[in-house]
Amino acid sequence: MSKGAATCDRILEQAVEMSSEVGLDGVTIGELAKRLKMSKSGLYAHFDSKEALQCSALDTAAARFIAVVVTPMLKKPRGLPRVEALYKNWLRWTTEEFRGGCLFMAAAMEFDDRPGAVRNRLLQHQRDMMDMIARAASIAVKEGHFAASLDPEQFAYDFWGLLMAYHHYCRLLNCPQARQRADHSFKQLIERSRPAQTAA
Amino acid sequence: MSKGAATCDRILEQAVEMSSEVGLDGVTIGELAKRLKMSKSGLYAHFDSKEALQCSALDTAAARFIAVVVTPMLKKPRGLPRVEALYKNWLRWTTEEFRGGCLFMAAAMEFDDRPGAVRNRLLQHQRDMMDMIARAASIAVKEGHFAASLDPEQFAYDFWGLLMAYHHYCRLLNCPQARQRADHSFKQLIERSRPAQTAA
DNA sequence: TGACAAAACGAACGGTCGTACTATTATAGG
DNA sequence: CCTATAATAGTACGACCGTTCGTTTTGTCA
Repeated sequence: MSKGAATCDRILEQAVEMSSEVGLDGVTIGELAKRLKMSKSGLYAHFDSKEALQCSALDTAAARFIAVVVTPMLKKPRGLPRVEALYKNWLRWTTEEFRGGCLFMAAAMEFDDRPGAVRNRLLQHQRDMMDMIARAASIAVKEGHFAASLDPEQFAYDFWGLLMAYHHYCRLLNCPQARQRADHSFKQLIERSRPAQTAA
Repeated sequence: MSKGAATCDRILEQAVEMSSEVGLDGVTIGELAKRLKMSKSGLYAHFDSKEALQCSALDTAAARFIAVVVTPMLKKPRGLPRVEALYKNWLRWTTEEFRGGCLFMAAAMEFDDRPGAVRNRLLQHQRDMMDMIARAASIAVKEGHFAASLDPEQFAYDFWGLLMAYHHYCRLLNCPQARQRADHSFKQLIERSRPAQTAA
């Protein structure tokens, strides 16, 4: 890898970390350069605009998400084990991977009504994530772990709500029971997704 | 009401609206003044600092939340009807009350790791909200609409997750089925909260 | 090693930020 | 109506914003 590309990666890593703390818009070129001990102009030369930097930061975060959450999950047996791995990995991602919490959730709130390249990129990543949850659920259906009547999209909706609530309870409310609340919700979600004969 | 107080209210109304679109930090004194056709300094004179303005904006939003969501709910019969009213009113609040969606959810993500007066104020409002949900659930228990074994705090957790997911599906994903997804989740939540003999 | 390209730098741009003053205008009570 | 006070405007400040440009340093390869 050329030196330029390596530097670019360093910048993006730091940009992602910083975004999780102060939001994608809160990241300023000046502060980013200061943290990386670079000049503003030297840093800026790697990108066409701040918007482009924000988009690249999203991509970098998505790649890390795949490495931390998705890939390990795919190594588990198809069906329920994967769904459970997805849940556990995602919890870790949500609260432990970055100092400032999940970048995607923050960005979703920040850009949900601000049309443009950043929102488009974010939307694509989020759709991918939702699809991934639904796919995992539908595999569990095929494996007979979940009921055939289960709506995988509805499963994804509930799953996502559970994660957002966990983020909220952990990071803003500082609730010590957040984890057990999430576990309880997840267990209930799994329970009611099971085939009738296997339930309880 | 004195003229000054009236102006202050106008400012805060606009600040809340603007916050929902661009976040509490995205609101700048200059832009706010422009929208209100005031001078920056004339506007600023009503507050001690931007931070104070942000806190007041949160209070203004909270007052409106009570007027739009809480008060109408309290007019319903105790128990399940109140919980259902809470749900319906909150859905409206989440997506229709402001152009930019729910200010509290956005602020929660924005300030969850930024200590200070704004975070503290927000935290207080959020705790109030969670308590209010739990209280509604526990009244439903007392009325026999929900099972005695129900944990009202867990109910609040699930309720809140459902709302956040709704916000996400509506505003970022633009999902046409968002409402029916939310309704489905809520129905399931109510179903599993019921006393055993009344279920199904 | 010398030449060329890539990468990082320093300085500067016009603009806007939050905030602090002073000056002006509008409002209200005697 | 006049005056005291409240409300708004004007101006300026230093800091930082994203961005551009020309220069200098660093890296690469014939």
